[in-house]
Amino acid sequence: MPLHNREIADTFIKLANLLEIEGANPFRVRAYRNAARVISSLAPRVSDLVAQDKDLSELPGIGDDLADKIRTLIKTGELPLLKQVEARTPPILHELMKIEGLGPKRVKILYQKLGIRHVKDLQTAIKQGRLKKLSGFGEKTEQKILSGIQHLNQYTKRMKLADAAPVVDSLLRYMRNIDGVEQVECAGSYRRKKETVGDLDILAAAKDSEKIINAFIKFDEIAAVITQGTTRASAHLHSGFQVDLRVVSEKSYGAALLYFTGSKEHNIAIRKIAVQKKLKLNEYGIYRGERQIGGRTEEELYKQLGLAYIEPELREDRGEIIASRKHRLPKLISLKDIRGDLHCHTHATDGSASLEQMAKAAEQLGYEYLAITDHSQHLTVAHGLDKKALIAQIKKIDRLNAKLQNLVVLKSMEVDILEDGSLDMPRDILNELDLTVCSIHSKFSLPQKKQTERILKAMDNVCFNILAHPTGRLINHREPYSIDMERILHGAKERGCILELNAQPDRLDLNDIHCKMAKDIGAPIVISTDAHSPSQFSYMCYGINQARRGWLEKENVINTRPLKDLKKLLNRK
DNA sequence: GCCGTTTTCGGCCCGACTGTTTTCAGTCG
Repeated sequence: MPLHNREIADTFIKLANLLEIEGANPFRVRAYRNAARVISSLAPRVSDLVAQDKDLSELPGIGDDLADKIRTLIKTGELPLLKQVEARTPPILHELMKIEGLGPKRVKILYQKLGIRHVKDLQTAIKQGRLKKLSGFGEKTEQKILSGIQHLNQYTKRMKLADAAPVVDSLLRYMRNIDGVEQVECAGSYRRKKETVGDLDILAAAKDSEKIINAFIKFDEIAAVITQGTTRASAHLHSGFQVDLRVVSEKSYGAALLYFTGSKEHNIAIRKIAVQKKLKLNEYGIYRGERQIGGRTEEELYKQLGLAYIEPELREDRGEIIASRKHRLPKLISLKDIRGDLHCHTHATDGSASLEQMAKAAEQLGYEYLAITDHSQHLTVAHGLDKKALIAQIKKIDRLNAKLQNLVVLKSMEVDILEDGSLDMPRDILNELDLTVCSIHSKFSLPQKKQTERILKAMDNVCFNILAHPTGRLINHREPYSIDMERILHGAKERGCILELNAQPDRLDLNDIHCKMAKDIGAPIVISTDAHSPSQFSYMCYGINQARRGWLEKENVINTRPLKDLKKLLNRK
């Protein structure tokens, strides 16, 4: 079984943690962390690159040494250096570093002085009062570690973006009502519209920062205040989120917004540019010597660095800085570009509303077209339609279309792709449809080659138009099934098939990296909500977020086209 | 360990908060 990029990255993170505990050169430690980040956000699998004999040292942050280590790890499943380190330092210690308040230095002291290896040892030591006897450890530190242990699982999981949205809304409403707040917004991965967010970074501009901090900690959603200073504070909310608030003056607001929006990698990269230009960039502004030459807005900061403005969704250090310098940034798609939805369900299968209700809701959104895509018979849990039921629905749609003024309802179906790659509905009836949306709902654990070929064979059927939720993953719930995405994308392009970006907040499938890959290969995308009720049409914005993170422009997405053009794209015969 | 429009050696982003200190180390983002 070839190693996943995630597993390679985890190995390097573990190595970095253990080396840090041993007190290794911090820049060497950073190099391993960087490598882990590069590998985990890489679209192709590193094991495939190795199999193809590609030069890994061309990857940013990977030199000859790391390239060699990666090859060894993939070929043997082991890393000799990690083995050596583990012989000196118990590997379990790297688990202790996950506790809030514990870093490499303290973990090392706990291990050397008290022999602590596990969370349990730590709890016992605290109970016996052995911890606060150590030099450098006191009452407060002990309490912080105890609460860190309690929160170990509670606050470590990243939350879905859609779950954060209402929390952020109420937080921002509260902040805007505080007297003296001039500007406020949520920065961090929330502003970058990442599919999941860790904590919420709130940034405010005000003259008297302390007054704002004091008002903030009275917010009634706050469960516990973690830290409180004169310009920043952080707290746990009852909803499970951690909030970090930072208050700056207006002349620093843009610089602080840039800094707190991140990503960390993007920040490091642009600060390097500042250094090259003999400037200093921090969260207060950009400086030539002692003199501040910008910082009020993000736009002026990018300009000072010789860069075009970079949208938050692109700030991941995945090529946006070079594109910005060359004025080749994409003109990202936006919600208003969307003309229709090509995936939704009615109560004929597992939806909760009628055909008419769904059509009416789509019409109210100003859509030109809506495809009704109820499930096929193989998906019995959703009461999939058989041939007879589909014919009845087709007739019903014809009657409805005769009455509709501004919307065209397209006849379609979400057809199961069976294990052998055939479609769960005979050709003669599929020919009656305007389009088909095809998807996998069974046999998730086939080996990668088989799963890939299953999909490619299904695409050989000229009735196949759209591959829905291409990897089947459910965020925080189910891993994607194993497919060769590059092969699928090339296969789709060659055959005139389209890949869906499913906008359900727990799917967002394709992910951002795959969207960019599709764009680079030239495979078309459709953004669909898979709505099971009229209100779920509003999920389109989450699909748009993901598309923007994947560098997609209006031209890359087929449901930005007028119906006439769309129909041409859907006709493979 | 990586990297180069000053450099193949000598740098590597930068600052706030906390606790336990007598001036700063550790942690975090």
